[in-house]
Amino acid sequence: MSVITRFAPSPTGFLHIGGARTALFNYLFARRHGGKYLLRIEDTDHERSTKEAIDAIHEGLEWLGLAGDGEAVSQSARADRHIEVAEQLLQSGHAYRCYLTPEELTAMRAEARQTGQKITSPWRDADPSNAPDLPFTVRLKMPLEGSTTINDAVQGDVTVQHSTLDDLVMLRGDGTPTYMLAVVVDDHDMGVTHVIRGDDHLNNAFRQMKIIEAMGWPVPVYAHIPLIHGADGAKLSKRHGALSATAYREMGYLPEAMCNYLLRLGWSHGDDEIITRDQAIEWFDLDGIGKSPARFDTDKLTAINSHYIRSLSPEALTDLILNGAEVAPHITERLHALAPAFAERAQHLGDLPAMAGFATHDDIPTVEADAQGLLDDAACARLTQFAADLPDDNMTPEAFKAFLGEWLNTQGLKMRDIGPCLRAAVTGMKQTPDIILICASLGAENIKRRIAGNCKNEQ
RNA sequence: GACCCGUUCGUCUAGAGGCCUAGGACACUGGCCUUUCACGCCGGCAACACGGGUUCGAAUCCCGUACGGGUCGCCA
Repeated sequence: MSVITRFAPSPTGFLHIGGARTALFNYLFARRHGGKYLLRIEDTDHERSTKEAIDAIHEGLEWLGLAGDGEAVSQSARADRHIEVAEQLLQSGHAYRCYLTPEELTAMRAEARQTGQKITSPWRDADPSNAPDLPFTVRLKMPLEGSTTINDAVQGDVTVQHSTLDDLVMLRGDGTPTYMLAVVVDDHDMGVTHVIRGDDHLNNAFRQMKIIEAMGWPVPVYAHIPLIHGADGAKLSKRHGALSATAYREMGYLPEAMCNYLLRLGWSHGDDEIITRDQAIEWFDLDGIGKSPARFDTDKLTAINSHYIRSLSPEALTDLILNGAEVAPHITERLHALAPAFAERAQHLGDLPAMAGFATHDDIPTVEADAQGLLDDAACARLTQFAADLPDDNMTPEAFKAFLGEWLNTQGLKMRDIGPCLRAAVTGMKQTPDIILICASLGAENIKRRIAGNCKNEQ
């Protein structure tokens, strides 16, 4: 039997972190077993489902490389099939029409809460011929006695007494199917073998199983994964980490970093931390999923992100620095040489253009406020002398280093006497990668002009 | 309130009765490297929720307590 998993978000908002991780687990599990990973949009709630949300979910999944196999299924388009199943259950006596009004229900619920009992519809065993000419819901008859045990792949054996299960509504008063019915029918029709979803669905699983049993369908393997909490331990809300997946793209996170982080949140493979997509596919299993909820930690995400930024090629880094800007070939070449040094210092993609700005042109950079103090009269005098002594030929970093060492010697100076001010004059910044590497990639003419330009006022 | 689940360093976790004086990663922190920042390297801080069992032996098994979370919709 080949594995089929699915990710089934409801389009009532963007793709959030928890959903992204659920999608990732489903994707990984399917790939691991050479199966299929399907996408289904659970839009049975017409009131709250929006086209914007559907687009946002697709966008988020695509960014993370978690688009489903084939076209996404729209649950609302399958309403007829859901109703058909409900009718069938009605006919086989597994379901009944319930004429309880919302008001009656509210009252019953309040009372049930008091007594600790579940609510029971009087229509469950009523004679259908007494039925009023009123809108009705179709409810499934839950067994009254006994219990059901789910052997959850993550949570283990979980048992619930039937006496606590109420008769779930499958068809609403307006005849439309509910989520509870739709999931079961769609999962069955799509051939889903493994249901990997959030822990908040564990209780639903018992109810859903009764529909499955009533239809005589095979029960899928359930894996209810623990929820992700915010940094304060409370349920993830928009207040803390529950931003959209794409919001993290905007903040400068790489999708690889996001997936790696999400994978390790609740799942582990020994002490491995940095795990590529291919390794994840090879290693992922349900046993590795922890049972307790995990907190979202931005610091760790950022640490992983900086790791992935460092692993980017000089070409890719250069593109990120340039951000679409057109530059002369010699600038591109310069950036290729400097890119790894910048990457080593970046935590977010946005850091790249900010710190490499001075290298993207041949103009004289403006000296930033915190670097101005480095260019006092004495420093400028030294720099001017240095510029005068610097040969016009361009040098490799090694050659530049050798020249600088010699020059320092003849001047009776130390590296610390020239390094910081040279950096300030040439880059306009106080902190940059190795100034020798930068000077070599800039070239003599550039260095001289920048020194002259930035030391002129102080002289 | 009822039902279900969970509980190892601040955080993510390793750990499936002796390999644990509990390991790794992030964060924090001392140092080295060094022209700055960063990387890297060496070191430090820091946890088995609590109480009972079972056992020669428990972080690992059982029971209870506490705390945390989830669910109880004609939402998904």
